[in-house]
Amino acid sequence: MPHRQILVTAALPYANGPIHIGHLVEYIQTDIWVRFQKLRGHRCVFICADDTHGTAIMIRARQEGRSEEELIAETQIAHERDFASFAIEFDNYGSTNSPENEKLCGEIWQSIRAAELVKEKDIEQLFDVQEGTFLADRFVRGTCPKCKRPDQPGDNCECGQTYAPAELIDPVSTLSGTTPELRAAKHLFIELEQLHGFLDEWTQTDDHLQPEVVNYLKGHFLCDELRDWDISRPAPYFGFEISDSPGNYWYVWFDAPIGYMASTQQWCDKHGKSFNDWWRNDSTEIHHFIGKDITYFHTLFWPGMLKSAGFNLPTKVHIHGFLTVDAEKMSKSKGTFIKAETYLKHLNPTYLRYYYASKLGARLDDLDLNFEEFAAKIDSDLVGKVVNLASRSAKFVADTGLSAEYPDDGGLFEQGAKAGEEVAAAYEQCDYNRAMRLIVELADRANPYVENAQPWNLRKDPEKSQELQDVCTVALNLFRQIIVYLSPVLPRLAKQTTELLGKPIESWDESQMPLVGTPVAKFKRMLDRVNTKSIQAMIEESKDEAAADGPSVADEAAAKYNDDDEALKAEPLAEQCTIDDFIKADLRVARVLTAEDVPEARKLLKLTLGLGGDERRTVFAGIKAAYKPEDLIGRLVVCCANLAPRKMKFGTSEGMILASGPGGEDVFMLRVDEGGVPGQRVH
RNA sequence: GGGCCGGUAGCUCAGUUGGUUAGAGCAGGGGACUCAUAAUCCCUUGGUCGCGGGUUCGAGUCCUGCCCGGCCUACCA
Repeated sequence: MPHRQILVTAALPYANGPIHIGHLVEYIQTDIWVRFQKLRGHRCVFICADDTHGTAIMIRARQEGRSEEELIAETQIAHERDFASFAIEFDNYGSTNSPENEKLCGEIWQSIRAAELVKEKDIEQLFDVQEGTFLADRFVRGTCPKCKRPDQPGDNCECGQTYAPAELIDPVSTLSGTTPELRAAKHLFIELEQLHGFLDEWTQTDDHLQPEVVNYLKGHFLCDELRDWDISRPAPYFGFEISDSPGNYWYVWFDAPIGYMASTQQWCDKHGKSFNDWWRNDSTEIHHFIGKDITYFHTLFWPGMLKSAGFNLPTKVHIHGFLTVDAEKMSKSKGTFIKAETYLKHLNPTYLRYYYASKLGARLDDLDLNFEEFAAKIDSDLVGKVVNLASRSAKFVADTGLSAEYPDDGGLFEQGAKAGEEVAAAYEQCDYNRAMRLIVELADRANPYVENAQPWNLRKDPEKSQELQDVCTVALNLFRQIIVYLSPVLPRLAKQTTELLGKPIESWDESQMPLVGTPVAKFKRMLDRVNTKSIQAMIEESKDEAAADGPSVADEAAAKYNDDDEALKAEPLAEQCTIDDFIKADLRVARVLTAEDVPEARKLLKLTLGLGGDERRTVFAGIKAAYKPEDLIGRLVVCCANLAPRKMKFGTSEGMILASGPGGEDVFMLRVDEGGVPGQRVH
């Protein structure tokens, strides 16, 4: 097998929040690929870092009254801790806020300047005077210039209109609540269009990208002139100041991918390796793993930057979809927005690694986490089939160890060894679900072998002790072969297997030669079945966490519905009442039996309400302008049934129908949800 | 509205360049075993391959129209 040199990156997590199970799809996917490559004997380095710059970090640090450096240092510790807990093993984990990164940014910047790709333009942007900062779109809200809806986000309105924040009527800064003013500032742009030819070629050839991505780029960007890329932000901005443009900072998306290189640089310095051997070497492969949300930065800008600066271009950008839980977006209120930290309190990380592997393919489809399936897969595949092989045979050979020669197993081990290439190909293509299927098939063949050989009967007969040892030697070797194949996914299980059988699993070739004549340790339980109560507890805890952040969930919803306080102002809240006060009013569900216009009245309709049985009320309701009598007949309403009768000009009214609104045409009667019946009291 | 991907057993999915009677795992049903974490093994029920046309000796597979779902995107390919 030719020896490959492979540099692998996973996207840099933003230092503005904790790692959650959505992030983990990517890091687990990448970690598996890296472990696989290393196991195959390739020289492979796994690089990552925290992405630390930008307005969001600056604002948050300000709100928390501390420095950005303090915030990102704290976040990075948490990130690295979470990754380690899931056995995600980086060769180097850096930070974009590092001297290495600043230096590389400068070098690449100079190359881009030298290639005459940079131009300056004045940009008018809203400026928060109180906070002293320009406002990104998402930090401005105001009235939509088109439909006049108030309190809309800075770039688009729920009416579908898109616009620039400066076009908003009555814009307000979400940072300070003050009205921002329009100010011009110099921005630096990269003229990506100059690289159009190169990008056409690079994106469409050599399998650098998945076919869907190729189509996407062709259809959305490359079919047209490429827009200039605004890569600077005026001060104040948490980032690196542009050396030849004082007062301006590189936009976070300029320095973030360069963070891959900076982190590589750190690794090289630590291990006495040459940076150019990794980033300026045609025989080095560079593989980026990213989510589909950042496709365009990694497939257009980033190759463009690398090309201009004369570095290696990515060999492949592997793009994956998002995580859904029970086919829905992760939701804080439903408890499916699960932080890595929360998961770890309840469930074994091995489960998640296996589950994701069993679901991941080479496409960018979203991956759905279904906890029923999750438990079924772990229990059935891993515990019932794979681990079972060891747990049912190891103790019979704890005293004797494995047989000195590998016995006849009917070709099972050899078959498994041959399947290795197919498994490897699946891993290589990131087709992990196929790899898992192939591996579990091996376990499906191994268990019947044990079944037929009946070691539990053999042990009863002292004369069959050799046969017993042979059977267990086969079972444990088949088990170990499976674990070798699974080891990129389940490193902990591989380690436990090493402890059981003594020989470390450090190479794919371990799957090709059976182990013989070695001691077998006392079997220790390797993996428990999934406790479904723990899943429930985890979801409950995630809900509680979301509730503790309370405002954020409610605020999110409130922002979406954007209800104003006009009605509340028109009728301020009444003074507090007791439950005794409340139950004095007997509110009932009623059916409208008759409804007729009262011609002489300006506002009234005359209704007969049925409370069930013979119980009726005649009610005059001031809803003429809002409802037609014929539309009311038969529908359920809510009325106050014990209101003292009142004589009116046209008869006696024996109750009131409950409705909201200021009156006139704006009257909105209360409706009873499906299932309610006349006569029921409203509590 | 446009683009991309998908629709195969109750669920998750395989089905190679068109080629016998469409497969697997899980779940369901029946039985066996007792070494193993109520694990395992054997047998078994179950499908108009989204729908309609077409090409072909032959279509789950190719072409076409439609329906449904997901993602992306939005008066723009």
